[in-house]
Amino acid sequence: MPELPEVETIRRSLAEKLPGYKIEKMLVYHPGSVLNPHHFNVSGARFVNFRRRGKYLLIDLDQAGKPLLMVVHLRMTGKLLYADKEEKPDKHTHIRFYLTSAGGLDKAILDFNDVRKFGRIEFLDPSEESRHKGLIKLGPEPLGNDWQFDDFWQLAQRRPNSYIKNFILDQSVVTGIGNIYADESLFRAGILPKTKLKNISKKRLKNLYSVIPQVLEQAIGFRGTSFRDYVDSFGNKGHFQLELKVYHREGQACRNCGATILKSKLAGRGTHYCPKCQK
DNA sequence: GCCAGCCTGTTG
DNA sequence: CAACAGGCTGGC
Repeated sequence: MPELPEVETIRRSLAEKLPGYKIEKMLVYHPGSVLNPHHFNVSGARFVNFRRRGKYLLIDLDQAGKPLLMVVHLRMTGKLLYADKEEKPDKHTHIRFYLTSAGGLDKAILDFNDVRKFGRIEFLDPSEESRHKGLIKLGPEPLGNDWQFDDFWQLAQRRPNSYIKNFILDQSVVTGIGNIYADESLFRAGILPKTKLKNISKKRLKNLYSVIPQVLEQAIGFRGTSFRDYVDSFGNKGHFQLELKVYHREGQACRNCGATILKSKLAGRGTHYCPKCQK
């Protein structure tokens, strides 16, 4: 479900509310959602800091002076939902954290909810962050200083036969892009998703390089894209679906040229494009 | 590269 | 009923 803009919006919504809150207990309804349930007892851990790396949420905890790291990946339909009073968990609530505020006066709930059960939460010793199997593979943050055209260009030179869409979906090339923002970035760069890298000039790739952070920033401004499941931790939907140029618009008129938006399949993913604006 | 698999729900 | 859905992995 969530790509970089959605995960970032969730991160901000958590960071707004939860620093200082303490986990009183964690209830696990679906053990498969926790990678290492028995390694850590998280009771007494306080939320300190909410970070994001690609589509991962990294939550720094402090347990009586000892740091602990919570790593969350929401995959397709995962959600983290805050509530200030307890409701009965529904059938898709897999983990529930019982929280108390810094002064101990306010109680709150944080639920991990996931219809498809692909999402995962795990706990790490912070020293393991740099060796984490998923995190270690991640390439540059497109909104960070390590997003450099020379690196992007060099990687592209090594994979001349890759399709450009698959290339930007590869989290080791650039982290945080998923199916929506891949299609949207390629539209804005005027490149057909099925173009091979060897057929893209340096100038056009440079254009794509600069368009990617623009699209992501804009989507964060709209608090993400909500089609079916996505909401932030307060249950608020995003609005970037109203701004999409190609994704989920097959059969509709291109907002730029009026041509009919087409949909095909690339690496098993629905792929949307304008046959006139993209070459 | 592609494709199945991991799951459940929704849509055609 | 089959196909598809915002992700990622592992096996050809």
